[in-house]
Amino acid sequence: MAKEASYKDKKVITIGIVRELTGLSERQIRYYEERKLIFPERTSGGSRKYSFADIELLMEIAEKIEDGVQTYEIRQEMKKKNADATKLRNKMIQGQLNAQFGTRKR
Amino acid sequence: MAKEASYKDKKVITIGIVRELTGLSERQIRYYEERKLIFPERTSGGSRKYSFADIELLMEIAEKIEDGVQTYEIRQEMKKKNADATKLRNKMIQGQLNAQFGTRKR
DNA sequence: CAACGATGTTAGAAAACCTTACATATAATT
DNA sequence: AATTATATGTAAGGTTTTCTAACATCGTTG
Repeated sequence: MAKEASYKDKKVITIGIVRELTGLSERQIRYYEERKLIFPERTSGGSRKYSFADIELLMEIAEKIEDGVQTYEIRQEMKKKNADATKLRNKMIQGQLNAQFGTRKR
Repeated sequence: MAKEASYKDKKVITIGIVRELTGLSERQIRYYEERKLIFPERTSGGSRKYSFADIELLMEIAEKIEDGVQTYEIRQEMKKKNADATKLRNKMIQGQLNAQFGTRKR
């Protein structure tokens, strides 16, 4: 069930590096977390750890912000996208089950 | 010529995370650098930055060390492997050129 | 104008990292 | 056997990086 965390998804990058890679300020990066757009992990000492995927997401966020989109709206878009992906995934799983065991009506 | 640095090769991971991921001590990680087995980059402030490839290499190194191989020998193996790869690469480039422009004797 | 959104800046503290040096226990060399 | 080299731990002191919290600014929206 749990997917192998690939390089892209492993949270191993500190905020300073993220700053360099994205060109965003640390203030901005932390603020987008506060607005629930990104979810870094933490070291035992409390330092934030990001993945490459987070970095890509941050760059998308930055673009939207530049286009005048507010963090709240971005959050809504993300929620929707997640919900859609979940729905699709469930539908596919259901399809798998039906293929294996046949459809049962009602 | 320069290859696009993929996630695997980008030097973005600090030594503390490398310690966690490899199980090696920072002392060991720095020592293997001193013995020219790994080559982290540095932040402007001087902190080491490693790639996922470095981490995999470190784990291979750790295995060999456990098997009693010395860093010096590991270094020699690496040199040889690099030399071989370079030779092969050059041979392939030569092949490409011959295919395009024909072989010229002497 | 008041409230909110987004970002900068500052301050002080804690965590992470750096180098250098000394200690130790094996292992290799002479 | 004595010496040298390898591999690692640990300590000290210093610098860099990160953290949170607070206050400031400036633009937008109600």
